[in-house]
Amino acid sequence: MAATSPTKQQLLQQGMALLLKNGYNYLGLTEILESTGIPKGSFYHHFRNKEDFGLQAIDLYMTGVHAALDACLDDRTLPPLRRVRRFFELVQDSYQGEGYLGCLLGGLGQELSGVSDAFRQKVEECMSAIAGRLATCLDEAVQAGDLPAGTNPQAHAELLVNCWEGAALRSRLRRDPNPLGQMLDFYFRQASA
Amino acid sequence: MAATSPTKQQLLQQGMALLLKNGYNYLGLTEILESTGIPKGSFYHHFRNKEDFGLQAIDLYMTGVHAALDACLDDRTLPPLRRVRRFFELVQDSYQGEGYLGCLLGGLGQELSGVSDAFRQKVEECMSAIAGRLATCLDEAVQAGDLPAGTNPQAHAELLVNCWEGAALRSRLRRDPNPLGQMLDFYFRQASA
DNA sequence: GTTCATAGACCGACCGGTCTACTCGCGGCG
DNA sequence: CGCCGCGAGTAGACCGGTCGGTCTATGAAC
Repeated sequence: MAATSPTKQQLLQQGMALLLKNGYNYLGLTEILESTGIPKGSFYHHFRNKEDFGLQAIDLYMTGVHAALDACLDDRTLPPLRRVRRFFELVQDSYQGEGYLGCLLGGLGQELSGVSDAFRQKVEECMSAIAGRLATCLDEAVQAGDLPAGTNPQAHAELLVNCWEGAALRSRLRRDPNPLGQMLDFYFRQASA
Repeated sequence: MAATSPTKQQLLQQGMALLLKNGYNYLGLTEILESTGIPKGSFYHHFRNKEDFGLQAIDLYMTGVHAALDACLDDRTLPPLRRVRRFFELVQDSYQGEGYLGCLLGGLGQELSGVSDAFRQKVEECMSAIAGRLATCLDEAVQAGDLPAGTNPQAHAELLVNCWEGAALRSRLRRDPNPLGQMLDFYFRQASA
């Protein structure tokens, strides 16, 4: 996993961005190659095929997500519920930087889950992992009394992730962040009541 | 609009199902043609090109959605808030019949909104139309006192649609209806409180 | 010299789209 | 009534271009 060659890293970095904008099937290898100036031989030296490449691009995407989770959920200066919200707000900021193209997991999940079990399972695992980490923080929020006593943290975490993906899609369609903010407002107003 | 030829209708019907499963770019004309037994000449007689076909498949999808909206939102035997929920439950049933492949709007919206403005606008308009119809029903719910007095019906309707799309994606990934049901449970429990 | 990586020509398959030929049903008309 | 003309629709061969993927040759590092 560690110490990847710079060529491979560059392919994945660029590929991640192109996959987000163009989707998987629309994106051709030639576009990746031309935009990086890397020849085809190098590509197939580092990746078994296009699918392998796509799956590894998701891995790279997830390292960023986990970094954001680390930054927020471990921040002891904030109450647990605020940490969760802060994570989503951080992600929202990153969406802005990309022109509101939404979430790579949602994009590839929608496009490919009917056609490729590998991608379907991968995306599901990633979303499940995110929800899992949020759930432990929501559990702390229940302990702290910031969420009602009977709350199921795991279920709420899944709910948050799922609704977030929907809001991200709408924000992609409108090229506008409002759906994201309104979804967060609704959940955190209701949850704390 | 009325009295479409049966050939065209068959192409759209089959195309709608194939688009839901395979996505737009993965789906080739040949697959549509072979699965219907209709030759290419007929296809290009009825449609300008593949994009035109896809957009008209969305139109067909929307006639079904509007029919479900008609059936639920005009049902005076139910209180307005229950009508809205019933609509989503009806849609959920139809997802089950297709093997939980989710919503065509969400699928095509995610896949194509970075690449085709025509599809992006089309999907956005469709979602907006659905939310609009739900909003008037939610407004009745406010009037009836089933939603808090200060509630913004339009905002809630958009929220519902967006979160629904997210839950539909997750249900597609998991091939399982739970995300849909849990999302509805959360909204309607919170909203009525 | 061996290994990892770069380099890009090359391949068959398939893509969306065009083109021509043919069939069929119907209205007009002597 | 028979015949014709014509447009709508059917049929599929064919096209250039691009796709993902392979192959061989070369370059750089140790």
